[in-house]
Amino acid sequence: MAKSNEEFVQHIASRAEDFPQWYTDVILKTDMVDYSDVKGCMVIKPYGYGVWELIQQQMDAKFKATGHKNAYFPLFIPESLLLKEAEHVEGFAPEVAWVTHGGNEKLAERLAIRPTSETVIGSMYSRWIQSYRDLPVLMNQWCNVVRWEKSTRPFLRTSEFLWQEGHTAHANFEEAQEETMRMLEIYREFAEKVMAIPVIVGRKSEKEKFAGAQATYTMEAMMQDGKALQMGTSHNLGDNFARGYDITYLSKEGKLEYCFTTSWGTSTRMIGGIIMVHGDDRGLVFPPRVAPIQAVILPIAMHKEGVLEKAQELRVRLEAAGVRTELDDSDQSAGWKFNQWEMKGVPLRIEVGPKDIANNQVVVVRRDNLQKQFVPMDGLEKSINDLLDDVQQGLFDKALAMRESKTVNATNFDQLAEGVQTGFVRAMWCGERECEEAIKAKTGATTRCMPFDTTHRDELGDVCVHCGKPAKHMMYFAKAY
RNA sequence: CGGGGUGUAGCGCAGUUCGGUAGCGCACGUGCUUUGGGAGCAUGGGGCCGGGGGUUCAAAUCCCUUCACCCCGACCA
Repeated sequence: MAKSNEEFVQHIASRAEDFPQWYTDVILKTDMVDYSDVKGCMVIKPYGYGVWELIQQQMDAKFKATGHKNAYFPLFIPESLLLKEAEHVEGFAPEVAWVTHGGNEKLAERLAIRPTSETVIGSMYSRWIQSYRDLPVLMNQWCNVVRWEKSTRPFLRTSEFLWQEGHTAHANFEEAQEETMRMLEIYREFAEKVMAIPVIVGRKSEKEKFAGAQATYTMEAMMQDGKALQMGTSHNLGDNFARGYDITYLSKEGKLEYCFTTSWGTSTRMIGGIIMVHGDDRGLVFPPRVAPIQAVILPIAMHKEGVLEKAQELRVRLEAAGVRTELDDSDQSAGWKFNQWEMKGVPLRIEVGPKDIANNQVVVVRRDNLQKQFVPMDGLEKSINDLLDDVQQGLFDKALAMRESKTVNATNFDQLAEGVQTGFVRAMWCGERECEEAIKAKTGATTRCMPFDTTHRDELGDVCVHCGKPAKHMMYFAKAY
């Protein structure tokens, strides 16, 4: 029955040869997503949605712990409402989808389908906030938004996507700034601890910042093909939206003041990041904390007496110990199952066969390094949980090493141009938009962020990597998704 | 929106040059043997050949037209 590995059908493209093709193959063949009949919209299948649910649960707990409450605001935004913040409208206008008819009747005023909700929420905050006693207002909503994109790719850029958007209102700029940073830090911790993705946090350039924001902060991750992915943003909106939507309060001194607002968001794009950072040529690799299935039990020689029963017993034990466990008792060959579950990225595979039962042990294989080990059935719960923690940490370390190997310093333009072909480039920058645009035109790379962590600053000199004028900022450059 | 490509079974494709019974692989159903790295044999089901119009005795195939999707660019979480 056993064929050599060479004869096995190649199910997925190699990452090294064609990363985009590998990405598409993997997500389609592992029941993550499907293409829908509407261009640019994806269908998230249960396995893919399971990842999103785990993200939601864990992130939402962080929001609650910092005093935020969930709410829901309308999908439709009247055009007049959208128009109140000039910069914002200008930024989003090219990608807004409009509703022009209700039934057979043309609407007197067309309705935008929210590309983001600052406007609707701002108009409500305007009604709700009267006094300094009402502040701060800390809300979040989990919802879908629509941006009419010209080119799309599942998870990374879809016309409709799921996200969370936090919106807060504060009495002054400083409090808004604190909130902006607090949420960015929650995102950073989430990325690194839960998704096992190391990120660079910092501030966006004026060109790249959110339309209507005073300052945009971001976390940027490096993918295996050398392109950067923005995984989350946090904006200090200053009093821009408060002025546009008339969000005011009476201060303790009885003066009418504008609020200062923030917004912050992360989306299903993060799932694309998880796939592109951790995946390998065998398929997906999920960090345990976002793995819909953390351990799969494969009964070997199922027809033999006691095997299936033992497998079922182990599943009950592991589930009771909080491990998301699947028992694959399907009528497939063992080899097929091995490959299938590896492709789906399940962190641990547990094999139970007659030999194991005789020895009171199981065979456990880690997805991250494919190491095989015998584990006693006694105390299996703890062993598995410990192994899951190991895999979680191992994946982070591996991803960090990958990113570091793709990050270089540049003190002149040639080094920058070369470095951005394969990853991040740290360099000094004058802060001028013309320079930023010229670099993009010449290299295809954009400014990703001005990092808070200025390690390596001393190695970068003091002049702009492009124009040679005195530098103002340390900047990460990269090609981006 | 520019440039390139593809539409034939659930999926991947051949057939189109030169019109003549709708094919292959995988998947799926059934039976038996298998099960520690993608099983074997037997047997079976499944098609408005993207849509519309033409030419012809006859169209997956030729002509006209339309629609959809994919890839590469420009724009974007």
